[in-house]
Parts: sequence; C-alpha cells; structure tokens
Amino acid sequence: MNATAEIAADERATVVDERMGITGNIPAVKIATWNVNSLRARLPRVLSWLATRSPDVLLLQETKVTDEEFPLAEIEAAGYHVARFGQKTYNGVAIFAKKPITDVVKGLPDDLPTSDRRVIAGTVDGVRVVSVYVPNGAEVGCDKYLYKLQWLARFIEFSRRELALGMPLVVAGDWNIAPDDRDVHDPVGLAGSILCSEPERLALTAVKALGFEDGFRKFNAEGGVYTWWDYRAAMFRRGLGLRIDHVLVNETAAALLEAVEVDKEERKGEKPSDHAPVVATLRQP
DNA sequence: ATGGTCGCGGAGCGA
Repeated sequence: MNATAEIAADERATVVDERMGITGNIPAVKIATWNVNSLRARLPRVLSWLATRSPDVLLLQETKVTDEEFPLAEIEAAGYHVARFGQKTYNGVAIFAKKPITDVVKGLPDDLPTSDRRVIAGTVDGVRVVSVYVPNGAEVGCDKYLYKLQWLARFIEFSRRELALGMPLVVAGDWNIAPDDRDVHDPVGLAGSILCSEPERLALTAVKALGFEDGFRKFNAEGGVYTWWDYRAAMFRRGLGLRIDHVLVNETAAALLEAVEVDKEERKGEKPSDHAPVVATLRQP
C-alpha cells in the first residue's frame, strides 16, 4: 500500500466516523478459529492468546473435555461467554464470545446422542457462527475415511439450515481438507492421500456450492500458507504444513470481510497446538 | 515423511 492509498483510507474512515457520530476506528469484529488439541492442556496459551489478540469470537475444536469438566470459570474470568459441546478424550467444540451467545445449536440434525461432538452454532451480535471439526479420516479408503465423507454429506443439510436463517454466516474450523495444491507443502508426494484426496476436496466444494466462499482465498491467492503442521518429524521447523483450517463465509458475511490471517506465531514456543489460529476481520453488520 | 510427537489415560488409539 502506498502513502496515497493510506491517506484515502484514513479519509474514508473519518467520513464514516462522522456519519456514525463516533470517534476512533470503524468498528470491526474479529472472529477466530483454533483447533487447540485439548483445551485443558492448552489453557495457559489460550488465555494468553485471548488477552493479547482479544478476538470478539473464538471458535474452538478438539477441546477434548466434557461439559462438566470444562474450565468455565477461567474463560469467563477472561471476559468471554461460553457455549460448549464436548465429550471425554476426543473431539469437542466450543464458542467463546465477548457478547452473549444465543440460539445455540449442537450437533448435526440426524446425530444420535452417542455421536461425535463436532459442531456447535450460535448467534453473536447479529452474526451467525459455526465451529466445526470435520473427521480426520485416517487413511484413504479405510472405515474412518468413509465415515468422514458420510459426515460431510450430513453436514450439507446442517449448512442449508444455517444459510436459511438469512444472517451473516461464518462456518469455521478444522476441515481436515487441503482445498488445492497451493495448500500442500508437497502436492506431488501427497497427491491422493488423506487430507488431499479428490473425494474430500469434492465434498468441501459441495459445501461451498451451497453459498460459501473460502475467506482466506478472497484475499490471498498464494500458496505455502499453512494452518497445521504435524508434531512428528519437526514439520513446523521445516516449514512443511497443510492449510486445513478454513473460514467459510456466506455472501452476506463475505461482503463484510476485510481480512483472513493465520497466526503462525502461535505454533511456536512451549506446548503449542499442532494448529495455528486463523483470524477473520469483518466490518460490523 | 524412512521415522520422527503429542494428548489422554494409564495400554494403545487417534491425529
């Protein structure tokens, strides 16, 4: 950006501020998604991240904690409302928000009481948000892989219902799918393998076709930006990751979207999650 | 990626 563009943006901000009768910056909403790989193991880092980045909404995956064992007091003390849908040991999703969370929906329409807890939706300040943890699938062709594809087919019906609410909609989480070769450190070596296979990519495309856009790709065309790096084999240090955490936005939310960024710094240091947070910035609806 | 690590729960599974 050159100096002229910066001045122009400043002038626009001033005009809008005067019209709205406020001073300071144009109100923006930060909505983040983060697979924390156990909320209890990650609690110090999550609290620190909330304090420094101050997102309006954080959508979490792999909390790995029951609703009873959830560290509710710590999150509320940090200034956040909580909606949670967890289970023992595996999976688990949650929403943290500075403003109240209403109209909460847990799970998919045809889930059983014993189903994996992988989806939670809620409304925060006029924006509908969904935290989603898509099954990993383990290996192409195995039972877990078939379960992943079936689960994504069921997620279509859930997404239709959410879109039908007619609100700005952000569906974000760990999709366990790298949409195309730009999202893979070794597209040739990993071609057709788990997280990259064509049926998985087509399943994600089918969800998007309902009326979503990949928020990151709205602003960034380049490859080599990743959100997950395997703990094994020093993959992060070697820069070998995949972009599998995505912020999908419907048309209304896309019109408000200003940026989507990966907080790669959060993958560094002591006891990181294997996923980095992804942060979307929207104008206030 | 030859394999390599985490988290949970207390061995082996899931990622």
